[in-house]
Amino acid sequence: MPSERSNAGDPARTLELLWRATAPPPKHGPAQGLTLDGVVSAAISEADSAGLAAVTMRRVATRLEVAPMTLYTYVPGKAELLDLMLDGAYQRMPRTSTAGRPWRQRVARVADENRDLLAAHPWAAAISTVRPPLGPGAMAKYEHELSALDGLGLDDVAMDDALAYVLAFVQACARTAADARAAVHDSAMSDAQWWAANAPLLDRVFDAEAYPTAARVGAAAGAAHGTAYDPAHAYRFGLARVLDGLAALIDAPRG
Amino acid sequence: MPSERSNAGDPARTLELLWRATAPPPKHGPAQGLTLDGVVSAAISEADSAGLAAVTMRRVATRLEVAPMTLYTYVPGKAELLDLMLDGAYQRMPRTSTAGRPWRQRVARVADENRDLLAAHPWAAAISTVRPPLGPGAMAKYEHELSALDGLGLDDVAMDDALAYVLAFVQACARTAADARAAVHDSAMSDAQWWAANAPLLDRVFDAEAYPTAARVGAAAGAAHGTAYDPAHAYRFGLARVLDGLAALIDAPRG
DNA sequence: TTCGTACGCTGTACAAGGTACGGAGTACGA
DNA sequence: TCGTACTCCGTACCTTGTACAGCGTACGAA
Repeated sequence: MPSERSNAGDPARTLELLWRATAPPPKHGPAQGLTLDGVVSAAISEADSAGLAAVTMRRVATRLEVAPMTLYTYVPGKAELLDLMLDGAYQRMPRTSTAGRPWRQRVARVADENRDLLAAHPWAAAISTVRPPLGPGAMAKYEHELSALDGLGLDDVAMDDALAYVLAFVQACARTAADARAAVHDSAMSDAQWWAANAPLLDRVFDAEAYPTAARVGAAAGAAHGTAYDPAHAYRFGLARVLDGLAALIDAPRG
Repeated sequence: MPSERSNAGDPARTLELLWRATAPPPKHGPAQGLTLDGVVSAAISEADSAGLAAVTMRRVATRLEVAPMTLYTYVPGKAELLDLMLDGAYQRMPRTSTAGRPWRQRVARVADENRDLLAAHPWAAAISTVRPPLGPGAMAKYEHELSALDGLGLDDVAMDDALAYVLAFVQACARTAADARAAVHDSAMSDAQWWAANAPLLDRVFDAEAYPTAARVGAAAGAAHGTAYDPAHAYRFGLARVLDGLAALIDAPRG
């Protein structure tokens, strides 16, 4: 799997689980030793502390002190578990109203809330939501975020487009930040060390005169961030562009 | 691996391979039956036709009609192969100069070139380039794209920021488009079918009155795109916002 | 001509992952 | 006192990257 995807399981079963529309407890057999929420929480804890790649059925089971196959009593498979994790994270997001504030503050607030979510749960950024989990968390989130764009003169389709645009920006930032952290971790090399390992070798093959702009700008950018990728800087720069881009849509005279 | 990453191998060995700064051919033993370029091309073909997940050492080897382990004579490991694939794709991008054109056309051209690259090689969008392949392809690409932002009054650091911003946007679009295609393929369900499978069940649990904006906007957006995710629309909408966002940086009076 | 050596190629093996299958044990209704 | 419907889980299969060791080849030296 190049990228994990939400809603990859059976739609009917997934919706039932998301909304906890579970069948009444069975009449026969021993009582269950765990709960669905317990399983989901364990998976989220595992992902928070060790990353999405660490969310394996075996590791989640170990965390709950049961055998791997036991989890399949609670969840049809890993795909559904991912949906439950994501909707659970959405559900726990704080949602403070910004009614009455200028639109830039409202949209920036939406972006920041999502940045905070993905900072607390970096694994969530790695999950593609082309087919979002249609659970209570996602619904509440969508409603809340749309309300920040309501009443600005955008039609309904443009509201959806604009929100998707903002969220895609934040997710892209979070993914890059997570990738940068993973690169440092996996290679056991900081960005500076990595650059130091490459620079002398690169000098031997790279012709700075053939690529003058690249040499100049690369050096300047490297110096500005201390040869390290700076996620916070990318977010600040990008969010300002995103808001200015939306301004042309929102503040422009229409008619 | 939640996401593949470029430059995950040994920096020195990777640079040697990228720049084809290979040691002279050995004096002893049988001649090699394949070439590095042949291996890289086979891997790219495999990725183009079956996706990044299909690029396994075994499948690439099968395509070349050799045993899996044979590839390790040409490439230290899969991480280095990914770098070679990516730099190879960069190398083959067309680079037409847009000197003299208005800056919006020039930047849009950069975005379109990258969209075309990622349309031809969707797997490239799935590879994180926080630590880019430092090969001839990446260098030529960086020089070319920076030149589109040169002479607009941006300082060097802002040029790098702006380019990264544009490229991140295009990559995010391409990833989402690829994820949407993969969702249709894997689930054997079109977006419309998937929605049809969810709608009746969702009606039973979703309270439209509790989420009025979500219900209204969701319906409008769904109707506008025929309940299908539309990557081309997202790209058009987003690129317009990106350019307007940069305009505030470039066209604004500075002093 | 005959090796020694260095090298290309490959068969086997291991660990980690999701999960199908079927068996052991448990508790309620009849 | 069962039959039945559960929960839980041991085992097993398939796939992946790649370490390791063995086999065969071809050049330089003797």
